[in-house]
Amino acid sequence: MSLQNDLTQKVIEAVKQLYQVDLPTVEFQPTRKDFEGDLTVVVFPMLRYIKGNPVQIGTQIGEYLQEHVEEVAKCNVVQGFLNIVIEERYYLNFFNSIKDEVDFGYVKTPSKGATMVEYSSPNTNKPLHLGHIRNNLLGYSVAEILKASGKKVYKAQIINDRGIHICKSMLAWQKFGEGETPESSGMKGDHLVGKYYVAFDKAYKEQIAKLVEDGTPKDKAEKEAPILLEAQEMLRKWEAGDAEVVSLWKMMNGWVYEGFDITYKNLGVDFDKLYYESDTYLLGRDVVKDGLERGVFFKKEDGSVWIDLTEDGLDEKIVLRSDGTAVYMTQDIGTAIQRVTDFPDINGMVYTVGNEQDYHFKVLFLILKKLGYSWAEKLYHLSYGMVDLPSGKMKSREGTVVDADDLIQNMEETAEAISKELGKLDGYSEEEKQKLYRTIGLGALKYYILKVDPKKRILFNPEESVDFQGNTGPFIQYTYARIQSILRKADDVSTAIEVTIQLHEKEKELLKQIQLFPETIQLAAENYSPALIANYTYDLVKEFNSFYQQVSILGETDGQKKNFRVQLSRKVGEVIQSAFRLLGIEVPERM
RNA sequence: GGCCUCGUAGUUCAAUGGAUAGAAUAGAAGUUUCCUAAACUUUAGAUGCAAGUUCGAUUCUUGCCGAGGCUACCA
Repeated sequence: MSLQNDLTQKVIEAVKQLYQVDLPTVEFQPTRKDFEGDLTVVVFPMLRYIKGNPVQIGTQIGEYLQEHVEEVAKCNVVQGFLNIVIEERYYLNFFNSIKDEVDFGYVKTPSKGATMVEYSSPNTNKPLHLGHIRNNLLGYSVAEILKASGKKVYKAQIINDRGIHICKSMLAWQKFGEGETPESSGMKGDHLVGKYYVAFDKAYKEQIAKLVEDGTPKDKAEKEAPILLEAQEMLRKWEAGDAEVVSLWKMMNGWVYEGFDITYKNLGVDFDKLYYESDTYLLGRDVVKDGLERGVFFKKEDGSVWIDLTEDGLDEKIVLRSDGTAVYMTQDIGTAIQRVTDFPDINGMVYTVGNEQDYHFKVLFLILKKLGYSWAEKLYHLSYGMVDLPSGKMKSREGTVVDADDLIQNMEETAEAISKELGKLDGYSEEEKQKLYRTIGLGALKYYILKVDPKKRILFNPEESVDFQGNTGPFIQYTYARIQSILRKADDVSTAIEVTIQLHEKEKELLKQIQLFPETIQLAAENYSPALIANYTYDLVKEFNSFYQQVSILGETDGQKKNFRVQLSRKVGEVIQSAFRLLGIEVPERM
């Protein structure tokens, strides 16, 4: 269907005719800008099948293509590269076929089965920070990309709402809080709870210091500090269902959820399904027992249950403690199975979790495979690098974190300052302006994070603000706003474009770039990589700005050409919007 | 120690084994009586080191150097 597929067939045909050889594949790449041509066939790989001079072979294939393929205008050969010039008519026909398509590039008929994308997965003892922002943006964006590539997607979040960490906040609040609430303090709920998490740590450290001073060894002091023992006691009470502890737990978690909701709303992310660890932490034990009977696991003398993964190059891994209680792995096994029970059409899952857990997920996926679940083949750990500060790792307990809410607000303020300086917003109401600052500020932040390959770690320097110029979100948003400005002034009539008009070099480049959008979405989906979408959009926009600078759109006197340029601009705008939607970034009408 | 990631211009990022390694930013120099100058144009600057495989290596293999992570009957 696509030209490239068509040409592949023709090249194979040509080689068969010319050399009586069957070629398995043909390698194409876009022609480099320094050479004449649109598509390039790499001749070198063919030398394995055809003996001879690459230049000569390329020339002969080129001649064959010119004769037998309508769209091929001419060819030239440089070294082992056969550059093909495509007829302009082809590009204009292509444009006519897609120019009025809504959501061009998205696959609209979902394939069978669904993918669950898990992301965010916060602990409920502290507010979200920059690391969570990366997680949220990646997870949300990958979910949107998968949808656009034709998959049904469930977005899920597992909330780590139980455990020693939340007991620490609860205990500190009980001891030092004096009944403080989000209402009484005016603090966002998650920040308030986080404050007591820090307070716990402070008290804990003081107690350790005191114990050490009195002659207790440090490691012993760390285990025996009274406040830690109290927190552990509180966890035991929680597990036993102690009414008082449970109601405190509910109240404080409630505060945190209210806070999270605001942050999620500001970030523009959402979920189809929430899982709470307090509901799922007991899952998995039955599966382990069953697996034990089937010989997938084995029992050690002390009664603990393990799996031997040494044949797969990994270690032995515990899946059930000697007292029969679950470990993290047990829970994750159970939760995975629970999800498929909840959504039977799931045939794949994506876990958005930092790369520090690479090993854990490798083991988890392997165990699920060994247990024989068909969907275990299609599990993917969307592993991303940490966000580090110049001073090192962020640590909530020590307060060296870039808080998510602060950062978002900061970005908005920067956007506001720049906008005011440029002063282009006459006629906008204060409300419209505020909305715009948010769009731009978040656009800068989201693009900054998503354009980077997920697996690389990001070094974030809070001293140097995120850029608003160059390869940035606002740069792309600006281009979109400019296009909208043109469209407001033009009478865009969506008539068919004459395929005989002469294309400007920049127009042809733009058409080529637009044509790449559908395959870019597929590629991004296959690689779980929003960065590919970001880079694609940047290339498109850069090309458009160059076009905008060199070619007059509204000033064009030839009506046919003007009509084409207006419609081309509109389409570029639509692709920008579609691409940015996949990144969770909004586009403004003006800026 | 073992295992896993990552090392590309001063800085932040690109490059299905392909042509002269692309951008942005910071630096230098230009473009506004004309559709939004958050733009455009020009300029200088980089593959950690050493072997190997290949017609061809930033990409694959091995070793070394450097950064980070995992290696809990914690989650």
